[in-house]
Amino acid sequence: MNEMQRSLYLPRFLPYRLTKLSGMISRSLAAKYSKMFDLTIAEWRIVALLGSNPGLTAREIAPLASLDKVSISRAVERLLKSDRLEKRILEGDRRSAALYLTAAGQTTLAEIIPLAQEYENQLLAEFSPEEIEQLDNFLNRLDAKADALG
Amino acid sequence: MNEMQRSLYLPRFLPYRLTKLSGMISRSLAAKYSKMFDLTIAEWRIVALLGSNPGLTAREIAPLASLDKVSISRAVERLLKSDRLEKRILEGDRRSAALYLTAAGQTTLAEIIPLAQEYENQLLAEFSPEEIEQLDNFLNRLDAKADALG
DNA sequence: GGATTAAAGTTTCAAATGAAACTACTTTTT
DNA sequence: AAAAAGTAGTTTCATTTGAAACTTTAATCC
Repeated sequence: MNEMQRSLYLPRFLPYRLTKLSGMISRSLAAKYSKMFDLTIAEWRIVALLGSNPGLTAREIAPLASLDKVSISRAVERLLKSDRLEKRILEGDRRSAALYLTAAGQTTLAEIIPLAQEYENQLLAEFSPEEIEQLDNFLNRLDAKADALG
Repeated sequence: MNEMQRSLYLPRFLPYRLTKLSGMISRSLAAKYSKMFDLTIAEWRIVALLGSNPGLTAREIAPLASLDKVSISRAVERLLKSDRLEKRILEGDRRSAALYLTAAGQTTLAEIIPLAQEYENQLLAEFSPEEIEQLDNFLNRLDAKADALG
């Protein structure tokens, strides 16, 4: 019954499509962040996280931002240099430091958020609220499954 | 009316979610291809394309595989070395070469396709046919929109 | 038809990446 | 309480990446 498949149609292969889509989006946003704020994607993620979770440590950021500790170390270094972050060595454990946005960091965040939201809104402009919910649901399920397969 | 948004919840930000998802999937597949066939993702894409479109040139592959010409040049070089590809200089234009899978290349492709299909099937295992169609539709629309915004 | 411009693919070079080693500390073991 | 094992974050080093320059061939211009 089942004929062996002799070829695979790349444009319909889900991993390819996701990589292509996320690549287009990331490049587009990275260019914007970089040009307007001299910020990398890793830096942007950290700033966004610290906006709602001040005082996180590098280790805590890693899983929340899907970044490895090397990337975090380098991004934090740059954010400190640009005075957008402040580092407070933890009293209880002097290997770690709690990270906080400075006033400048908060300003940066406040400036980027509308841009990021606007970009997301444009991506979803032609999606109805029901479709957005459906997409959300699909992404959650794919994420969980990819995690399980990983 | 509209309150200025002071933070952005990263785990629900579409670009972040797509990057994370595609990263998990790509890493997982890249590890498989690399371990089992000593093939990179770029090489895999080229082999897959030539399976259904024998005789493509590097320039033609670029948009179909979403690869830049440097990546293609390097991937083709490796595929030639591993005897999975054959290169025939075009009669009409000696700068270009038509690329073909060798018998070995076809064997590789025949071996990988079921793995790739199986991985995709697992990702979508809990999706109904209607949901798969819906997802397909969403991805097409996001792709077109990202392209337009890009 | 020789000079100019353009295109295909390769190479070079500098920047980004990430695994592994390292440093500085902390916790656990005995 | 000293030794051993473990953890947070940094640095090193080798690999990957991609933009720009380059080489070769083709097309266009005058």
